[in-house]
Amino acid sequence: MQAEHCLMGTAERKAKEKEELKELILQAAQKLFVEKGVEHTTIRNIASEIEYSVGTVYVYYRDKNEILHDLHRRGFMKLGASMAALQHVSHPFERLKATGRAYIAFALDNQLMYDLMFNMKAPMHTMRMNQEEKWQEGMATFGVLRQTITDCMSAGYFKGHEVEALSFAIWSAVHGMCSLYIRERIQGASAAEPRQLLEEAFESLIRMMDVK
Amino acid sequence: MQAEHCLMGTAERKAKEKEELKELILQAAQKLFVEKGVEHTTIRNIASEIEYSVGTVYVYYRDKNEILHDLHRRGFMKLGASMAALQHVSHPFERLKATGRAYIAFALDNQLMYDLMFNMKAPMHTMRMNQEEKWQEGMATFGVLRQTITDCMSAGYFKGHEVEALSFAIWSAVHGMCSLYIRERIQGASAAEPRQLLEEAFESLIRMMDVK
DNA sequence: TTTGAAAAATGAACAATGTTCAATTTCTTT
DNA sequence: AAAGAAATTGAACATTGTTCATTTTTCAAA
Repeated sequence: MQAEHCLMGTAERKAKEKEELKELILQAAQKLFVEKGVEHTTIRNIASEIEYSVGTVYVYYRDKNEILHDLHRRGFMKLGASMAALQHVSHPFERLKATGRAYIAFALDNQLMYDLMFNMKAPMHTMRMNQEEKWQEGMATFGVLRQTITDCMSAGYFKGHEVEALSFAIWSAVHGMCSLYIRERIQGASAAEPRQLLEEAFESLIRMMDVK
Repeated sequence: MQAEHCLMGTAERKAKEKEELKELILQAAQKLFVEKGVEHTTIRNIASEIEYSVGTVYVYYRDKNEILHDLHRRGFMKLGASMAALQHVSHPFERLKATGRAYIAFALDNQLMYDLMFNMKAPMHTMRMNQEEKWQEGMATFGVLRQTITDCMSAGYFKGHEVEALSFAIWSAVHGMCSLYIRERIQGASAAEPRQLLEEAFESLIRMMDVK
């Protein structure tokens, strides 16, 4: 069916080109999502941004949700990398604090991405289609936090707590701050600037946790 | 210009009928939003649910966002009432715990409403149009929490904390749990059932706070 | 170099949606 | 009963996500 010589070479190149175009679509989508929001970005926008036709986008992504899902996946890789970089901090409680700060920094520097990862329903729904287990991309990140907290408990912190529940509680607290900030639910809650209130709230959280 | 006798009577009736129809639209919208989600509910759906035409809906609500905004407002009234009912609990820390449980109960019993109140961008945007101050509907609720926490501090709790930041931190923690639960970000995080993990996390939070 | 089939790209066409508004119906007052 | 006001209608428009028959491009084989 297929000739032998130099075929594999072109096939590879083709595959790489396909990947590059897919990447191009993703970059354009992310840019437009940030600029005008997910809802107000049309497939036609994305297509004309990369100077291809509408149909081409549908060749590489089944629908708009699949683009969201791909961005979602990348978000978790980025957050995961950012947290993995802190594993060298040996004192567990210091590592916990650093992890929290890194998490907040990620959320605030990539607000739309964070929104996509934790506040949007769409990506979770498209994942059902694939596998029950696919969300574990995100849960690996939770595993890192749980390990750090386990280490803290070994060092005498969090006496009387249960790891699983405590980890979720702490994750919730930090996520809650970021989420309320990003979704603009802090305006008017205090005289302070939203950003500063967030920082101070994180300090408060640390103070609550820091009892041996 | 207007006759005097029995005119006010009909005018009042007319006004009441208008209110009733507006109420009808809102009820239908809420029902359909819960059944099929906000995105997948069309104005035509709402119209045919109440057996009126599309145009009529637009007479009472400028656009879909205004319907969302109205539900948003009602949500805060309901949550506010639920929290106000606990002001009789005299011991401040007990009141704080009860407030948290009431908050969680509200979020889980009215998941779509909660979503609307804290996770959706749309209602916040339409509010900008009206007044800078309108979001205070929601902030009154925060005020109740802050007062309870102030009382806790007077009773010796939360030593060394700053009220504003601490209140926001605690709100964040509880909101985070509810938000992650509703947005289905707990699946697979633990062997436990999501609902049970949420309860246990709340217990963990209380344990962290309960140091005099 | 030519060729022809496979791969990629196209964009017109479709269905569904939010929204508008001139026309119609219903109600109220005189 | 009739005129005027208010409420209701639903056809029509613009925009969207999505599909698919058609066209263009690519490239191994002759």
